[in-house]
Amino acid sequence: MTKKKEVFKPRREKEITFYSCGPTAYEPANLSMCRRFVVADLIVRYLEMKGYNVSSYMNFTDLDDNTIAGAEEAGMDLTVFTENYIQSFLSDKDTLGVKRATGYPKASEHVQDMIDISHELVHKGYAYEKHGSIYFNIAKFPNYGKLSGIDLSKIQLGKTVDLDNYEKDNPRDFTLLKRSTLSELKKGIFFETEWGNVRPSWHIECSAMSTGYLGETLDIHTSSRDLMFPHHENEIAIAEALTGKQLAKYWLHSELLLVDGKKMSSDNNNVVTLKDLLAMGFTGREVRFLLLSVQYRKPINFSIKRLENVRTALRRLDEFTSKLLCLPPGRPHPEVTAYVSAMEEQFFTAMDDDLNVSVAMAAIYNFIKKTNPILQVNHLDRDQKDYILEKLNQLNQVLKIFKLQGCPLEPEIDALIQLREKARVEKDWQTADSARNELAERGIAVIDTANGPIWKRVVETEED
RNA sequence: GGCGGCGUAGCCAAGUGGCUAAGGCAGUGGUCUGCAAAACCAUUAUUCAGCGGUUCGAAUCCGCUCGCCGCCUCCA
Repeated sequence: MTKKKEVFKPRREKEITFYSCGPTAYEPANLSMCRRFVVADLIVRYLEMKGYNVSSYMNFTDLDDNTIAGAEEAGMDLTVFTENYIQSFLSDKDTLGVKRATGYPKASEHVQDMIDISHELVHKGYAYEKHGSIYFNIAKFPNYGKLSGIDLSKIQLGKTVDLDNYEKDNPRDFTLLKRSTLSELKKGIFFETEWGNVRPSWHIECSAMSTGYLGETLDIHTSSRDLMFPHHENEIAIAEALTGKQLAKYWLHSELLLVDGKKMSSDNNNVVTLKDLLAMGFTGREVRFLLLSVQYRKPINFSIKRLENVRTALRRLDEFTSKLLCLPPGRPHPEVTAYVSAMEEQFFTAMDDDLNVSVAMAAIYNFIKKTNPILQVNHLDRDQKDYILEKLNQLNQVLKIFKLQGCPLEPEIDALIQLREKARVEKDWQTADSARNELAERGIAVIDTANGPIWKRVVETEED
């Protein structure tokens, strides 16, 4: 609320309530949306690592203008139409390594709450009915605009809305419940109330679900910057008019994902979805790392070239962990423990400072830079390797980008590697190369090092 | 018009008053190697969009200018 960094203090000792505005179920999640998924995931994972118990919710908006229009166009039943997208959001989250939230409420399942809220607001004088729709009266809520810092007297009215479609008393007011149209009535998209048949509008949905699941005041509310005004202002107005209490202690807004400097959105006709990238051969892990590697309050300019850079960066990390996992242990190194501590300290200091992932990653790269030469001359014993792996695994609980799943060789692959090594010793290059080719066909790259061969999968699988 | 954000190397990106301007990618040179791939090592900004000011000292604070972006109440 202060627009500054603050020291985070939860309301209760170890329990945190966390809410994110989720997507609307009328189109597949584009990368902008994916960034919100990943940022929310990063925050939750980091808080959990810090020992907090996080109740996290992300809503799915499955009842609004877009979903109704989308279902109409597709000639589908609304719930069937939205359920497809909801399932695809969940599968995208899995692909991106996003931990499942405590719950994913759907707007359509909380309409009664929204109607109750509207009742209460009308009763308290914060809202009024006009021609069968219910509007929030902004004049009654003097705190309006605190989050975004807007000055209501100076905004341009009707910039993005055709005000002729509404019968508001004041154009600054916003809609809570909307009178159902004839075609909605025909399809059964309406809810009976004392004001007639209505359906909820966007802003009230988040208020109803966030407070409905997490109580009157939540610790953290996240979403992206472009939703600050009007959506979050309205969400606050509704909730705070209702309860008289602060809706959320901390607001974290992630910046936009851009393409050539422009917001990725259907309006700009530059949408790239996760599935598009998967179809091009990129992995969820690569996309996750791209979305993660910039601090959440900075914009990310997306490009394929950038994804390719991420791929090579990840390859270096993989190379390091493969060596750690696959190479036989050697002599102990006196200082490697200190390197690990330095990495940990820098990592946590950076993450504590508003999730500064760039600096946190630098901690890891610095560690790799120091440890690589040691590994090169086989100067780490078994315990030290296990210790490093254990620490990397800990950091990976937050980042979810390392591959630390051991070096388990399938017997036939192991046999091929052995065969190739034997042939190499005997300088039988033909046999050695054919073994290498065969491994390549199975998606395994062999990397010769001074201490023997290591292997890794070239074609990435989505295992954890 | 109002509010907010951004501009640091070829690209990405930290740093927001004072140690040599982190780190990554790409590049270049070298090491290793049967070949290959990868890896490893070294190296890469007298300068932070421009101009002016404050200061012993500015990428960092202030003012102006330029360029780009987001939001403005039914796109999420």
